[in-house]
Amino acid sequence: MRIATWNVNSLRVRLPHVIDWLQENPVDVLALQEIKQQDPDFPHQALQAIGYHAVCSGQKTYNGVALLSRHAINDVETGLPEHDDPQRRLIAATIAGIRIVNVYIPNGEKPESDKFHYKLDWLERLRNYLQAALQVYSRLVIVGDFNIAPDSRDIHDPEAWTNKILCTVQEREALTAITDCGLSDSFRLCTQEAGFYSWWDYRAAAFRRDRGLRIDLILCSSALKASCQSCIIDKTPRGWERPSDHAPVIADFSLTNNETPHEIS
DNA sequence: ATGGTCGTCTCACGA
Repeated sequence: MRIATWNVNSLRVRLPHVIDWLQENPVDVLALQEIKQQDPDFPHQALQAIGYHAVCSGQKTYNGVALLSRHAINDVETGLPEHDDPQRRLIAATIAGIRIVNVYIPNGEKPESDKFHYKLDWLERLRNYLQAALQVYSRLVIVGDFNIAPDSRDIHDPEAWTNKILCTVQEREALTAITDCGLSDSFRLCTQEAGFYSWWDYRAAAFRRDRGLRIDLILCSSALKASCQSCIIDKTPRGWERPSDHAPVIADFSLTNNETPHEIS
């Protein structure tokens, strides 16, 4: 069971990249963030043509999330509970017996801003939501653009980024509060090496100079920890023409034969 | 120190 996440920064612009990438990497599930389009415009037909069902929670111009799957998608949920928020940042569903939560966590702009408080509030609500969800679903994965670099190994220049947005103590504490619910960073289950990034700023030739951050994560519940076979970042599409500023991240969870789902026809 | 580049109902803002 391969589960991937990719902030595409406009699905309208990036649909050809998504299709090309899925044909090279036919993952079971692909979670998208920043699709930046309304639900009636979602390209269901083009994705169905390459074997993917989809559910989405979109809006015009900003945010927007979707789940693409080769298997049936059940019990879809959008948004955080008791949070009256027009920003479309969460979609969850059960696929092949795994609860998959796809999030586009707020960026936060800078630590002094109102957006930073919104981010921390959102993270606190997310922690409460996950705590409850883990009581219901022992096999749970939360994926997406977390807009937080977990530690200095995930930053090209940790000194320069000290206390900068995506790297503040408050954001990391909020992420730790989430992982303390019993969720493990799949990437760190597989390697302790520094210098792997999933996002590079469009400016200042950051990708060419590999000046990036690892902010796109796949966290898995303790019931799935032992089955995590690999977690890799595919930098390939970041080098394509007119790319997203993020690269896809893929985690592979081995399932026993009787748990392996059938592909849709 | 600033800005650099993308995407968006585009000359402003969010990332």
